[in-house]
Amino acid sequence: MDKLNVDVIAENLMAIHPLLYKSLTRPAKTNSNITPGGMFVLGSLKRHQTLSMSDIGKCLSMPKPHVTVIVDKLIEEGYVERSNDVNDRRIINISLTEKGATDFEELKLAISENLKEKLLLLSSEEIEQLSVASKQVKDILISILSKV
Amino acid sequence: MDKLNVDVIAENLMAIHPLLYKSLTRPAKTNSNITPGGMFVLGSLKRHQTLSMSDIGKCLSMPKPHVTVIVDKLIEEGYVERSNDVNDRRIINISLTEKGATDFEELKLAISENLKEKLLLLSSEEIEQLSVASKQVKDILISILSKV
DNA sequence: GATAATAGTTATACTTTTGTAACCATTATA
DNA sequence: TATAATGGTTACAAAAGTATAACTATTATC
Repeated sequence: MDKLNVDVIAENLMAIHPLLYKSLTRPAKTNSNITPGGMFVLGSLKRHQTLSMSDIGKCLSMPKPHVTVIVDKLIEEGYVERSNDVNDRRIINISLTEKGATDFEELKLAISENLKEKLLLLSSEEIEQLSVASKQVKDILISILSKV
Repeated sequence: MDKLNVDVIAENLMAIHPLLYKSLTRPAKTNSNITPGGMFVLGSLKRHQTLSMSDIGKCLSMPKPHVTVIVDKLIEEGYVERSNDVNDRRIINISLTEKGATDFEELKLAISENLKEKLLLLSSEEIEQLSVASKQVKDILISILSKV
């Protein structure tokens, strides 16, 4: 192999990125009103159940003030809720509400539907392959890039 | 398998997306001044050599006015250049300049360096696996999501 | 107990992205 | 040739993301 694997990986990820960017941030309209940043936060909460404001920021490499803005909006919409930490009263923990979980699931479904149209162009072997490969990429990237 | 493959894929991609978003759009500082949108455009041009304004828009699901804004800035920085189409005088073709190609390569290298730090945590088997899997994901997604 | 560090918010300014409508030039269609 | 369609720009407005500084409250450290 000419190039180092790492460079190949970087190149592949940089090609994947814009494709996901458009396909996943502006999906089919649902009745939910979730911004890309909001989606990221909800996704993190989905995986971790509860996160402090700081943890969300670390998780998504977001400055804390931005986290505040996004969470404020998510609270306004009823998707997440604040609760004070028992041990450290500085900390505010954020968790999904039932509505948040439901609407996020609905959004994922809408995205999935959106994708499904495109995936129909593939053979079932390719779909299987994409299913496996995307899981591998996901797991490895989470292990090294997810900061929480 | 409980869930349909397509839903699994959607879930995986939605987990991959925010990780890439932060790792790839705000990489190590280089002396280039390239916005995320600009990176997308340069990446498209890298793969296709030359694209019309409309094609760029289709490629990236961007409204045409936004393409104009981004390309204007890229021209200002000397990264791309306009040329009139020979057959259809409405069409303006955009292509990378030498500087654009160089600086984009440099940017990719910076991102690659950035990633390399994290990838050091992985075994060589995992790196190999990520290399293969990311290529599979890339190729399949390009085949169904890339509109040009 | 004084001081430093941490968690979170508020305020502010700026850049980027998104969306739409109106417009001109060119090409295709009837 | 009149009309419609296409490619691109201009102008405008609004939403979202980015970045930093200043501030309060709480906890940790000395």
